[in-house]
Amino acid sequence: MVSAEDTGDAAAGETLETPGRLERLPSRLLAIAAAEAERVVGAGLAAADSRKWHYAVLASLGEFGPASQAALSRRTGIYRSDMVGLLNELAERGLIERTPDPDDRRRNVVTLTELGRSRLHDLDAVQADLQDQLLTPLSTNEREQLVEMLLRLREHHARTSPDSWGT
Amino acid sequence: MVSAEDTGDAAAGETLETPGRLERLPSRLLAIAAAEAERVVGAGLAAADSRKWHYAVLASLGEFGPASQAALSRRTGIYRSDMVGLLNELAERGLIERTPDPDDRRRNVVTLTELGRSRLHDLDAVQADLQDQLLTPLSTNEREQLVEMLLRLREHHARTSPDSWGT
DNA sequence: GTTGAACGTTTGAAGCACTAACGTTAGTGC
DNA sequence: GCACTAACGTTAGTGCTTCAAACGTTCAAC
Repeated sequence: MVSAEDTGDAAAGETLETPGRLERLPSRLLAIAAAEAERVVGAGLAAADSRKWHYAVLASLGEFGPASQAALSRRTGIYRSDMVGLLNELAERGLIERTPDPDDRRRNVVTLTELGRSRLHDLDAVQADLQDQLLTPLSTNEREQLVEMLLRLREHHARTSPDSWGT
Repeated sequence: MVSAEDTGDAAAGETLETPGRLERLPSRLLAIAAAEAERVVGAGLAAADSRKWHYAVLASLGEFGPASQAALSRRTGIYRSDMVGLLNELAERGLIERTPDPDDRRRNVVTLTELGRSRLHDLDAVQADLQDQLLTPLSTNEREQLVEMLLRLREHHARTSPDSWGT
């Protein structure tokens, strides 16, 4: 992630313009916007000793209650292989607890601790701030339009194929 | 990239809903949309034996004429380390030519071949089709609005910080 | 002329999505 | 009851992409 100005060593004296074909290419703009979002949100959450996946898991637990790791995987879109390490991080911070499920000994029941719940609350505020920061140049109306359109894209492509995620 | 349905082994019988907090989170929706775009465009270009960076470089050459590798880097946002391999791929396919610059022996002048030019033309059609495919659920008007908003986001964040790219 | 910077290139680190396989445990059909 | 299939958590590892560091070479400025 580097500005167009310093991808090479430094600009000599050229125009430095991006080709017209790329300038307004939706897929490219989406990639750029997503990268910006990643940067803004990633940095903001890191400053709060958190990551987007932390928020996703905490939110899932906060809204649906205790769940198995596999259920968390499905709801958040995080691979169950990666969920292991993620939950370790959250457990280290005392935000969740893993206990074996007595009803199904294959499973762990993941529970939000009190600290985790208050942390989620804090992160809600952080997130709101970051999203606001990200969308600064858009009016309230436009933000809604944007979200609406993106939801429609998501829904459309969900039929024909898979997705990845990102907070 | 996997649908929510099969992130784990398979869904048991749970609700499978994503938390409300994540559902409409702009940064998340952008990441999802960008991933979809990547998938659609990536697959489409791959079917045409191409990649998004190929298109970016060819477009840059087509619009601004022959250029050094560094200039291409700056214009496309591709790191000059990665440009080397990229240009190798394009040269293998006979789409570009690298010749030492007589005026500056540090540089290579990268030129579009005739084949490259016609290939660019073909890819224009492919891209148009892919973008259309990507934005299917949006009206013409909405597509313009979306692009406009994304451009504004790009412009805004370009001031405060860097970017990555993507076709 | 010496110094600083841009050039193309190689190498490799870091993070990410993703796959494969494992031992364990549960449900399902028979 | 018992085989069979499948989900569970976990470990290990692959492949891709972005990005950083360093190299010898060539140029420009002073």
